[in-house]
Amino acid sequence: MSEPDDPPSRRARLGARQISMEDVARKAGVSAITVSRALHHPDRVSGKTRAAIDAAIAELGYVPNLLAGGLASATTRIVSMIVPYVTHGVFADAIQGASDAFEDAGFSVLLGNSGGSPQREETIVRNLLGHRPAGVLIQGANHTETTRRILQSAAVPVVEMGTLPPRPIDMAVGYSNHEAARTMTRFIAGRGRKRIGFVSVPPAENDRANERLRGFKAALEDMELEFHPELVLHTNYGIAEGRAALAALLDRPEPPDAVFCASDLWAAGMISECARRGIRVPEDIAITGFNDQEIASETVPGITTIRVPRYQIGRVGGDLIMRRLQGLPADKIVDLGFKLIERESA
Amino acid sequence: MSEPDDPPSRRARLGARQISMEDVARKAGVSAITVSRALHHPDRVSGKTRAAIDAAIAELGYVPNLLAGGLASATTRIVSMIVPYVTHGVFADAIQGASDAFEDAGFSVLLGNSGGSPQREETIVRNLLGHRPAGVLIQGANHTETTRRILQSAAVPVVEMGTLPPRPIDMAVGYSNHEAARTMTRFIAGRGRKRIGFVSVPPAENDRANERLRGFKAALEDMELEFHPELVLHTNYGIAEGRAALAALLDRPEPPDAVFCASDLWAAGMISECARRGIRVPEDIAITGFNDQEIASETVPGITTIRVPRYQIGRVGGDLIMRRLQGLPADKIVDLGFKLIERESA
DNA sequence: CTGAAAGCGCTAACAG
DNA sequence: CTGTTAGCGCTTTCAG
Repeated sequence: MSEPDDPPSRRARLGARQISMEDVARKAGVSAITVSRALHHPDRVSGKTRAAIDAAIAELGYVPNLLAGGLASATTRIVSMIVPYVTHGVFADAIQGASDAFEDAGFSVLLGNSGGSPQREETIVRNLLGHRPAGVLIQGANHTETTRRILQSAAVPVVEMGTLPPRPIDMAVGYSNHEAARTMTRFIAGRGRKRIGFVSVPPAENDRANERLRGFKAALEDMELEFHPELVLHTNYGIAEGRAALAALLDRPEPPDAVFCASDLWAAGMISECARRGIRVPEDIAITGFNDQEIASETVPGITTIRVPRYQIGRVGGDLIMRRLQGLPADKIVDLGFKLIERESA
Repeated sequence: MSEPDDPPSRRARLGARQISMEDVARKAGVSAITVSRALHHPDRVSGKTRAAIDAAIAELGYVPNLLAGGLASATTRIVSMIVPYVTHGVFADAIQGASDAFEDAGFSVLLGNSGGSPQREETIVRNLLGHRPAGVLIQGANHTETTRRILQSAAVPVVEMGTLPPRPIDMAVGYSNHEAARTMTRFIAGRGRKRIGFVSVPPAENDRANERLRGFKAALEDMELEFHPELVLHTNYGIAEGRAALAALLDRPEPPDAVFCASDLWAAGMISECARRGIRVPEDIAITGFNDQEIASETVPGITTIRVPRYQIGRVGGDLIMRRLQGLPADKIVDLGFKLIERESA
């Protein structure tokens, strides 16, 4: 039993020191370890002491210090999740999915925003790993070599989301962007279109965009159509950007008769721009999207697009991590597939 | 210097024990505390030792254990953020804003999803506080008394977002939902509409929805219009739900000549349903939204709505916390305002 | 500019 | 079912 007046050094700094397990133990008339057990293995403690401990906890307003617990046990209930942007519907859904997967087990999501840059991603991964997460969920497979290395040596389950990498760091859940783009492009070509444009983000920074572009090209080859580099456009996400992209494509000496947008937002902007210009969709120009976001069914005409399992990617990713933490078998790669949704725009 | 063969107890469990500051120190030929200083106050260490330490860190792939650091220093670089749903554009923007505010300081967001339930929120807050965040961002002001109490006794900066509570836990950033709804309703009434409907989520669980309903009623009084309880509808978020809500309102013995939707999503669904039924907007019925989400400018007609500072709420909220942590003065309540955006739907 | 000692709050490993 | 002892990896305090 420590004297009430032992070295005042530290406690002074925080004013009143935080309420500790020790305080609860004292009040309940037991030792600290019994409190710990009551919290984690209630069945290994007698009903009477458990009641006393619960009362003491409530009375003192005790909140367990998870930093101390994590340090002592070398495990936390934190999972780090790294996405390019929170504001893209696609990633928000995945976050929600992961969040739901962790809910019952009381795990929390520690969020990181890479802004789409592998370099920033590396910094973020390093920082987040410092919190010793029990697992890592990370968007895409386009990482620096260093990121791969530190993720591997972290020795925790890692899930790459939204893609099916040939060489996953650990596990992966997603769909084939290559095949999805290929499927869509073949669909467009099947409608008799010859000059197909393509709009996406700069592929250098985004493996999924890259895959889609490759799938697009593969389909052109399949269908014996020519690839026109001048009909490929890279821009930022957004409806307004879609409008501008369409304007730019129409300014080409030979404009396209179809445009494959690697995101519904651009397609929506293009449809709106066509309405403004009196261009008929799909008669004059076919326009397709990607992701099947809510807006895709709301434009007139509705957007023909690829539906991807946005929520499920996070949900299954989270489940994979939980399974591994429980020592259950977990697939290395889960292909959740995609689906072409035919509406009126193509 | 500890012997290489001291008690194998613990280290065995993790196979190879994680790389510690001690390891770095040994390799660099200094003591652990010097490594700590090199990391946090590089200028208090000679250039030569700093270089040696940096080299050792790189070579070993050392990742500081933030749990240990946090425990020892009683401070972390974590801020907890609790929102109802990640997938609502409004909250996703706020998360992005907060994330951006913390970026330079290297703080991370620890996310919590309340699903809109104050009870779940309490559980989540308790759990997140266990990680000893340096601050807390929480959506709304509709908390249980226990939530308020534990948040207060946590003795960290707390920001309630999206509303201007009369009795904030600590700080708040947002706008007046009451005034925003009142403004919109007066605008509608000013267009000569008499029977105005109102669509929102169940107000019991959502203080902001409650405020909007009160503002709606206040405006009706201002304009000497009657309040028709049968024209008030509560439903879930979503475009499809908006369609259904319109259908329900049109089935009333005396249908409304205008509907104020407390979210753009419903308004979009209603506009789409009107198009389907051949009802003219705004001639036959006026429809207004709330939030000014991207979709509001894309429907035909465009949605007259209230623009709220979604991103800024998170950004300013984050800034408030950072200021407090740096001992700088920070406002208790920041009113970011709102703006009526007039488009064609009313 | 550098170091030694002590301790943050908790849990693993033995006891009993 | 409960307790004792030791230590997780780091930072604070106090010394030099």
